[in-house]
Amino acid sequence: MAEIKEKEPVLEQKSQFAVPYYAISYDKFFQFGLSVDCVVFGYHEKRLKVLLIKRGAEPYLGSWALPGDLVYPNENIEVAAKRILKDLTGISELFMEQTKVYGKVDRHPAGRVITTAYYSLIDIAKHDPHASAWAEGVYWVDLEEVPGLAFDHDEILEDALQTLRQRVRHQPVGFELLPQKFALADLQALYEALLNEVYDKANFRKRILAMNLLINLKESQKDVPHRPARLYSFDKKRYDELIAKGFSFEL
Amino acid sequence: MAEIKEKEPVLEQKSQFAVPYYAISYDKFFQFGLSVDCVVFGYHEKRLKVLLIKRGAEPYLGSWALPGDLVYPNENIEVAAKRILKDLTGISELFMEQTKVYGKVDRHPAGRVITTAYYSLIDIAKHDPHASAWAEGVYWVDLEEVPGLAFDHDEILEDALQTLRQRVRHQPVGFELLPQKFALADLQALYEALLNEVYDKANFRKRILAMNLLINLKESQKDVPHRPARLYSFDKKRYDELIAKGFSFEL
DNA sequence: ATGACTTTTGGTCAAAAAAACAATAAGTAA
DNA sequence: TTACTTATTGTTTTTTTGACCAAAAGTCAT
Repeated sequence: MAEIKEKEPVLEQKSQFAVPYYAISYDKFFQFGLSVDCVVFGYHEKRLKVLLIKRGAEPYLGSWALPGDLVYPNENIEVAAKRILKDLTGISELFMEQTKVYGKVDRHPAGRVITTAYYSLIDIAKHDPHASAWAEGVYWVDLEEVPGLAFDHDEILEDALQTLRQRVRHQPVGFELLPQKFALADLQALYEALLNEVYDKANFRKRILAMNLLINLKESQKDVPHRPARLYSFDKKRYDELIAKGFSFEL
Repeated sequence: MAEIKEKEPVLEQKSQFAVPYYAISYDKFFQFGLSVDCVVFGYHEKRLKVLLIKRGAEPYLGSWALPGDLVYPNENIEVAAKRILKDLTGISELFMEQTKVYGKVDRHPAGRVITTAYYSLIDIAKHDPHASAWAEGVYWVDLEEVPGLAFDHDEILEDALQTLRQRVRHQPVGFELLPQKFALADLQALYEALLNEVYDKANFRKRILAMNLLINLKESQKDVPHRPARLYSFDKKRYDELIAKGFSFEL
């Protein structure tokens, strides 16, 4: 390794970490609040939605906002994120991923609160959110119809959406979002909703099948007013493989 | 927008945000410390390095670590990040991007300190880091030779590297990292170092030139013991365009 | 000055992937 | 039986990629 500078004596203007840590001035530096805000995306009937609350308390009483809460001083952040999501949707087993931290000095009227954003993606039909501690009501709002949000939540949502799309392009998604048996058109509708694009049906089919990810169930749709589509299910093994290795989906 | 549940009365177990904010118990929740850790990548002579310090104070005295510092309660996080970087390298005008937050309860012996990681990328030749407040010494360490680091800095570095590579694949990089005039081979060496891959020379050339990003300077290298290469410079206008729109670089 | 050597540069070519689109199949509904 | 709708398969064309060749333009040693 190349040393660029000779070692120099430590300068007089020390940081708080340059003094013995037991001497740190707690009052001065340890006065941040930490919160988590959850961006829960939900998929339902070919549409992408996001879970919002109507705030039942100050500040921003009555405003729309992302569900969030303060983290306890002895609680890990991911734990807090899962706690909040669970309180809200009753479920815990699903992926939650951090996007960014938001820490503007004046972002919260109650003091210096920095917040960590997490996002996840669930099948709306399978979960039943309920108003709780935080909110008067919890609502699934179509992405196209999101109103202005409290705090800096507009920005948080925007960033989370971008991260979600980024992720969806490189990791398969679906197990939790589609029924056990589904048609290729369902999968296509899912991707079209997530990425907000439109694909050619025939080519989409070829691409997906080439991934070797689906099991042909030799079974067809019922009760559709047209030619019924063949049903498929995910090949769990191959699916996990792709999640680990990643893939590219730039149709 | 679809309402999933009727509004319910707010439950008895309220979160701290569900009460008037002036009633928040400050002692209980507002006791986090916030720090920033900087992952400064540097490019020099076809190698990618990272700026590390040798800690001059407890905890982890004598260990290698990423440069970082506490954020002031009235200071924005990005401002803190730039302050730290500036103290360390003397420069301020360059991109710094957040990667993640790290907030494990026990990650810091001095208390509950959560840290935000930022990364950036500079030309080593153009900057001269110096030991300062935080450290006995500051060193450029080749990525292949990074020792074990203090705190959770190994993880932070790993994540930052991944994010850097992700970004480099989708946004052009170069202005700050190459001299005004450079040969295509220089640009190729840069990408090979950043992404740790090897490309075919002829095809690399075609790809890059097709982007319409370079200006042919009608001027050649001097003093090389072989056929001198044509020199190019970036087309500033086109460069900014690509930074805004993004591009794909999956050679 | 000549040939050896090195890297640049321009080009070809085949293989692979993507995109566009045409034709047929399998149902329902009237 | 025909009209209608979506599914499915297949073909064709175009674009992109990857591998590789050979000439070009210098330096260097002899």
